[in-house]
Amino acid sequence: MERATLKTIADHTGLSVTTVSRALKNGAEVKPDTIAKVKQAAKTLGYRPNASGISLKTGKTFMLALIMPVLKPGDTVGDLGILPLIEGLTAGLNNTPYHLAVIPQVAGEPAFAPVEYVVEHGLADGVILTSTLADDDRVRYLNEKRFPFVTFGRTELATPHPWYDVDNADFTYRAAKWLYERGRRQLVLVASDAKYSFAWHRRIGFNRAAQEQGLTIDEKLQILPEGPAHTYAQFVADACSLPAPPDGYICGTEVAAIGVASSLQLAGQVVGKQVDIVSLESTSLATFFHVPLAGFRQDLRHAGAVLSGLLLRRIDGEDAEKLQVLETATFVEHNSMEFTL
Amino acid sequence: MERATLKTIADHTGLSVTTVSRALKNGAEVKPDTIAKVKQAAKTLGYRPNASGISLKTGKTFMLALIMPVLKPGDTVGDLGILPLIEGLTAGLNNTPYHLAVIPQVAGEPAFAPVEYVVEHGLADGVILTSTLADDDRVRYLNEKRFPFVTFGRTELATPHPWYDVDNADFTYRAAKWLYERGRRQLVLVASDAKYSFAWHRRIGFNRAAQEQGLTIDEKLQILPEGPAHTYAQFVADACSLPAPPDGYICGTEVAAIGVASSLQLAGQVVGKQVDIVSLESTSLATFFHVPLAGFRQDLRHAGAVLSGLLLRRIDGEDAEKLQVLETATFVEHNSMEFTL
DNA sequence: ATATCATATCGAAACGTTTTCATTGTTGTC
DNA sequence: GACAACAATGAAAACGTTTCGATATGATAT
Repeated sequence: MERATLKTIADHTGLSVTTVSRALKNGAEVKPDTIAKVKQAAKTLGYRPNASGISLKTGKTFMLALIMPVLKPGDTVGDLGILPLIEGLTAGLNNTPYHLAVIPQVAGEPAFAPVEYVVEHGLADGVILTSTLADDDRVRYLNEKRFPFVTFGRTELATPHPWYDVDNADFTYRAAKWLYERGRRQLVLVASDAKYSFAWHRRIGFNRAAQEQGLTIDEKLQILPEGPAHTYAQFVADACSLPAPPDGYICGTEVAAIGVASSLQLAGQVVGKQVDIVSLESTSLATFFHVPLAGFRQDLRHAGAVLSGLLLRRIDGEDAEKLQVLETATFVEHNSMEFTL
Repeated sequence: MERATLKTIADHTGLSVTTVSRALKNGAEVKPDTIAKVKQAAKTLGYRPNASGISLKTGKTFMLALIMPVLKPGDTVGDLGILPLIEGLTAGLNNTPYHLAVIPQVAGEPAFAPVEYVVEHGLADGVILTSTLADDDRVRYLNEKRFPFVTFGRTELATPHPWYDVDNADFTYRAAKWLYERGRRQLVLVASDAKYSFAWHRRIGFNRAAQEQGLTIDEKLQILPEGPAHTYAQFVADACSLPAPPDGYICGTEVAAIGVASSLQLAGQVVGKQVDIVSLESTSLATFFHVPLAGFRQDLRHAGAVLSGLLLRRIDGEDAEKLQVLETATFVEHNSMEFTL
């Protein structure tokens, strides 16, 4: 038995293909009776619309493309957050005709290439970008081409575009404040490259909190670049011999937090005693490492769902200005010790 | 300027659409001269084949669908391996016309549903399955429908199908042997549900190694189910009061390894001294936790690339029997301490 | 000279939709 | 009883591609 098409239904009901097509989308011009009849026939025949047919006629692909930053082969652990993000993105597409395609953005090669590829090949109806820069090539390009997209993270470009962002300045500000209130003075921010807008915002919040204390940040001693495990051990070891060793760490990821916490342990420092750690977490990974961390929770599954929702609305023609969502991370002083014993 | 089509090129060169179509795929029936001419024209006009058009005519979608197991919302940390797997899958599609779509398989709902969805809607030309069972519904179904697919992990079904697998029995066997050779006697295997074929294989290797030592495994005391962080802490705490407490752990993931190692630390045991841990790792996460682990490295990026390669060959009609790859994990006694200080 | 054949090209149909523009009946109005 | 207005349906073209079955040309064999 061949796959049922509109024609099959038309033959089966004695109607024309036109009417069947209209009936299936509840066309106002077709009699309720016939709509029912057609839908019934479609059901019994097991009709499934042919995506290519629709696509050819309408130009829609019903695909969204996630541009996914990828590690160099053999590199260290990837971004833990991407997985829940993907889950959220697909969850947001549930009960829609849309699907998610994943386009890798290979580190080292221009970030621009995969985006251009999607647009040029008409691979998708919309694009999701992460790791946005303040001045982002890709955003510029997509705006120019009037191609629907949404970014995870803001930019500083004049032309408005849809975005979802977690208030990273707020996170580091509150994290730092929390540490200052506990009497910590020499804070360290574990941070990514400042070219990324989220990393930049984190610095801003970090600096602002320091300023309120009448302190100034020493870039060299108080900003620790995210990196492989040994860089944390190295930093902590070096820091111990300083006149004023760090007594508070703010980590952007749970991996960094574990790296720092473990390094401190090695150096004989007790987290929660001589030193505190606050981390932005997007998984429960840190609970596997039984050390008292204060955490800000970033729900990337939720973020993904919001992102795909925004993109769909953008594809539907909604104004970019109305498609901008800023949320704050929730503070969760989850003391992992509570589970033990 | 509209998008160039075959017709555009035909008009531009004075040839017919037919010839242009054939020329672009180096049809034997068309004169080398004209091929060159057509390709030149295609280039200057910026021609990109229209996927929907091809799709409609040929039935091919040039999409592969990864069925991705997804956590319940708010659940713990996901499978760290999926990210490198996705990277590998896309890497394997480089320089092919194929792309990767991600279809979520929601925990709790029948594993079957998303697979059926892909087949019924003709969403992709092939499917990639993970978390295979010995007797797997999905595999049965796809075989029946003669729909191309490949599994990460073997099944025990009679009809052959393409698969890639890491020899999990070999991993646990070698891990256990290594521990026995270091004088450990009371081993614990941290394991997933035995319904998954990889988990089943791990038990087999674990048991075989014990048998060779003239030992038998006590399921209750020596198999620890993978779970949230506190289950490890609980197990270790309980185990301490046993007459013969465990002195060796075999973990299937780095997350479990960290959970166990951290719990042991809490209980006052020193990893590498009273107790050893061997883990199968697919990321470098464990290096962030400075404890001497012995590791088996599972390269999921590589696995992904192999999987998509196999699937493409399957789609091309190759025999299933020829598309089965078994690899062994490589042992890496990476003593994370080496990085510190 | 005609028949045969290979080579290079083309016309047209087909894939499954959507959509514009008719073509039917059916009602309502004067 | 004529005519407009409306409701319901249909025919056909179009989207971009592939492919079957011509057709035209020239070379070769009879």
